[in-house]
Amino acid sequence: MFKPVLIEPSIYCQLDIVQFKSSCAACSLRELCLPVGLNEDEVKKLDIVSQKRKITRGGYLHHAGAKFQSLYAIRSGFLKTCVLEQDGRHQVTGFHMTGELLGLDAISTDVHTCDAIALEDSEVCEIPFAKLEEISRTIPSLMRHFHKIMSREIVRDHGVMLLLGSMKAEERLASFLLNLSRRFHLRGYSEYNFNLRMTREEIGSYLGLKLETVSRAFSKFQDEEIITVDNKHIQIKDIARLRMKLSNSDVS
Amino acid sequence: MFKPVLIEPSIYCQLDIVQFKSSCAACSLRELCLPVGLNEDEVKKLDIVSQKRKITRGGYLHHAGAKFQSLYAIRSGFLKTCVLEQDGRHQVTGFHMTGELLGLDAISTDVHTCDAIALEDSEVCEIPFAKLEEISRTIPSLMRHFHKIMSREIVRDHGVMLLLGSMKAEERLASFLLNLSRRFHLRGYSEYNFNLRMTREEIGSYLGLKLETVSRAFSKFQDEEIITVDNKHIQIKDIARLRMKLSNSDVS
DNA sequence: TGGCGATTTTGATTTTTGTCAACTAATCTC
DNA sequence: GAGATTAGTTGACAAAAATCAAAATCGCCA
Repeated sequence: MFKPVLIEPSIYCQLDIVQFKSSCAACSLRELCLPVGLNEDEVKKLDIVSQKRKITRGGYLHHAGAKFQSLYAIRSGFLKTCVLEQDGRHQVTGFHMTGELLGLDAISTDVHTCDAIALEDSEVCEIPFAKLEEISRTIPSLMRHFHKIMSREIVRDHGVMLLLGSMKAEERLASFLLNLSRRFHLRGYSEYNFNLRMTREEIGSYLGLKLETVSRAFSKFQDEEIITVDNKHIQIKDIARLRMKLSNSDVS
Repeated sequence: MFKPVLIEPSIYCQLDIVQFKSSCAACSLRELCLPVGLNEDEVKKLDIVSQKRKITRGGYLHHAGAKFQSLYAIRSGFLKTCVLEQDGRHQVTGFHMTGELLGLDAISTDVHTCDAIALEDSEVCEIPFAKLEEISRTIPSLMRHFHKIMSREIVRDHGVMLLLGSMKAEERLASFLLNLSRRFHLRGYSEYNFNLRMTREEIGSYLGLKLETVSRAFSKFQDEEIITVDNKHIQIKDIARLRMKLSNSDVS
């Protein structure tokens, strides 16, 4: 049912998970939040402070403005994060899946700066941040690992800024689909067939486009026989040409 | 000449500098990179590992792709960071001034992911990252402080994503000018009169606009008597209306 | 299972921004 | 300091995306 799969740490999006265990009985950091290179004792230290939490579809993992206590490692499911401005402006800042770490933005001011909402029933490990900092003092590799995760989020955000600042609608959608494809593949799912968990509006919000523009771009790709779209189900028929959508446009 | 000024730590962009010292003889972390709440001994530990470095206008602090060794705390001057894609796409990801910390993106892969280029003659403190991690293990407040700085960069990036994803050209420029104004003010300079260090093209790159669009937006603001533009010199004549440019537009 | 609200698609039109071009102003170099 | 180069402004036009509108489809829940 759930196939174990080896994951390249270097390109894995958040926590460097080396291997998913097939036994899913208990929520332990060993299974899901296991940073590379910790020994049994070290894992136990982390394990003991973390707590499992379930969020049903549509539910909030945390609200913007809420007091920050914990980071959340996604054990299963799919979530979005949204920033909100006082003027009603809002935007999806990310879609997050198994193995990724949420809440990093809140460290800055001890207040969450975004909503985190489950797009399907999800499960997370709640990691009290104060404890994590404390433990990481005694485990240099854990501290190093945590710094890399934060840095990776910064790099990811710069990539999104590049997308929003310099790509056309079709390029943005191509980039989005390729990113999802890669991330599903890393988790042992098909890179060519997957179901979107979010609406066209949410995709649009993330990509800085209106939902109609997203819909039209999907239709265009389908007409060009690059993908098949059946509502939320996507099949990538020609990943090479999807990649070309990105590189093709000559940018000054 | 150089007026000391009290800075609110909570809104200060990068390092929580409490006070600029008026003596600028030596580059020490005590003066410029002093995190809040460290005692003399603690500051010394950091001080000893940092090194001063000057970059002349147009020079590189680091190149994308270069091996990561150190973070850089800006002591004086003004720099930009640019991400580059293999397809030639590139974008300014930030403008950085005194007290801010550069290089956080490179922790992730031990390679710099962006160019950092001086827009005026600048001086930085080079802080070897391995040393910083080592020292921060023994000084919890330093570690905590460093985590807040990284987190703040993530929050800043989310703000830019919101700007790029949901604002019109004039709103973007208004947001940009208000941001610069606030940051100059925090450093003891006028919030209403300042010189831009970057070209229209660089502003456009950062805001996801073409230089002509930036130029037109400047002219529009000037016509509306919100600002005065004299090439690189900006005077904000009506900051309230500049703020309205942001909040005015009703967003769904 | 049937109906209703939410989501998606598609078309027509408008708005916004980009592109190209010409000109002016500033800055750099020798 | 003169000429060359770079930067900035403005206009006319084209392209991209947003907006408005209508119809089709999906999925939730009673």
